[in-house]
Amino acid sequence: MDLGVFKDKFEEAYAKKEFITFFCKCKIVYSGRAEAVLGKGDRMVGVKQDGTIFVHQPEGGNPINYMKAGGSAELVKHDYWMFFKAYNPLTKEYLELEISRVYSFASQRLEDGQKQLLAGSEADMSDMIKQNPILISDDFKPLSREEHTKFGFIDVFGHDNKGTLIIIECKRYTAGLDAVQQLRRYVEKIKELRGIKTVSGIIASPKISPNAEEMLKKWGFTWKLVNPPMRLIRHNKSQKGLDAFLK
Amino acid sequence: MDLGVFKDKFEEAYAKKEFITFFCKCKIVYSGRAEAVLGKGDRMVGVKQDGTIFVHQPEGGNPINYMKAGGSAELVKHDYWMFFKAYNPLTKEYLELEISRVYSFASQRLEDGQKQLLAGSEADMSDMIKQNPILISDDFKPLSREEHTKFGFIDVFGHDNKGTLIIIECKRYTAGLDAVQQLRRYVEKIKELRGIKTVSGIIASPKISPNAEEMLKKWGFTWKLVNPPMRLIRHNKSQKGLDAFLK
DNA sequence: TACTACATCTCGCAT
DNA sequence: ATGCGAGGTGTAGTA
Repeated sequence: MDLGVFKDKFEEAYAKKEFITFFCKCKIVYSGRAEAVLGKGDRMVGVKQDGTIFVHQPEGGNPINYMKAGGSAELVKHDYWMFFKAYNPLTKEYLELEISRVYSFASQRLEDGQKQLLAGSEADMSDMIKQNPILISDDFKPLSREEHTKFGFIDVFGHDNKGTLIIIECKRYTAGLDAVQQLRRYVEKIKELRGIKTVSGIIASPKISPNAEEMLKKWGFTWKLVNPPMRLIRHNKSQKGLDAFLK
Repeated sequence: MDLGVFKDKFEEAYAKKEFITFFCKCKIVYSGRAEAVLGKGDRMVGVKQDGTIFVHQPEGGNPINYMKAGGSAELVKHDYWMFFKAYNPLTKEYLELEISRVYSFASQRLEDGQKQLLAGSEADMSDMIKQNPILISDDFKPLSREEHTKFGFIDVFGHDNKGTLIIIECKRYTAGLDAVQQLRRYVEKIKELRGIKTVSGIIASPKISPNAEEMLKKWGFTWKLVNPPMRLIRHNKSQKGLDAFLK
């Protein structure tokens, strides 16, 4: 595509705040939280309606370059190439594409007021445990969940029938060393603040790494196998198409 | 765009392993590590040459849905709408778009053998400290960096002129509680393994949060202000255009 | 493959 | 604004 034509199309779409995508050959320079350069190659560029920018290489999951909303972008044409320059004054980040070819351009104004509904998060997990304390033990009595306290964010908090306080840290996946240390921090802090000596710490997760389990035992904590709940779809009979696919 | 035409274009491009992008109106269902639904709205869909899929809403930094490479995608046409179905057998994830309109379609075979060169990572920071130990103190003698040992991954390891071992944990941004606990873990482990009582722990970062600093002092560690190095561009005189922009 | 820690992480929430 | 923790985190490096 002729670079002049591309420039006109881009500027019109950008002014109308359309979602812009194009394929091009370019070199890239980024400067901001880090600094990066990428040699000449083919990429797909997206400029969203809020100014978000992302650049994808032909393979790989994540964009190789990106910028958050809040900046501005412009094209500067030279004889046989063109610069795409973006600057975000909030984050003080700069992104520059030296474009030598444009293969195609598309833009569209998108309307979307929807938000994603999600099941299976750690919050759902702590909710499930509070609703079904038997998942932890016969005598676990939950008191609160998802509690933001000054000593930290505790997933589930409760006690057993002897009155011993129990702190539960949930992980959707394998619990690692970081999870054990997080739990340790909460337990130590609550002991300190309440002036008590025995507080139980429990990790609830589908898995725990060997090193994490070793550290857990060393600190007198315990692990309980709990899987995150994913009821949104499988328990919704109207989604039979999906169930069939997953069968 | 007519859905039949879209289907033909998509299938041809998909067979040729081109990078595909299109704008459409759709509902979305995801099932895999979690489960999610998203009501009808306009989105931009990308299918990369390795099978990576991403779906963007008109605003926001991250794709609202995505799938890693390794799966397959197909279109199933009905009378007035169409399903885009993707399944990844490796991750057992399923993504389904119920498409009611397609606004535009583009595809392109992209060639790109480049890899990004990046400066300013934590690895660069530990490297800088090893090269310039004065950044930590007058008598710091680095022995190794980025070392994977059985007691953990230690950013910089060394000793002072009295022979006291020093462990340095680098953070390229504000050090938080997690960083202090990470350091604490390494220090405790090395004390235990070597049977020594005094090991110094240092956090090197541009900033430290108040709580983290409090915990740091409590454990007898120290903080040293160090900024991550970003020499790739600023120290490269040939990039004067960028320097001018950033001035 | 599993485990560990980094990331231009991003994002939301609470202070 | 900053701190803190979750994320469908992803990704790289190592054992």
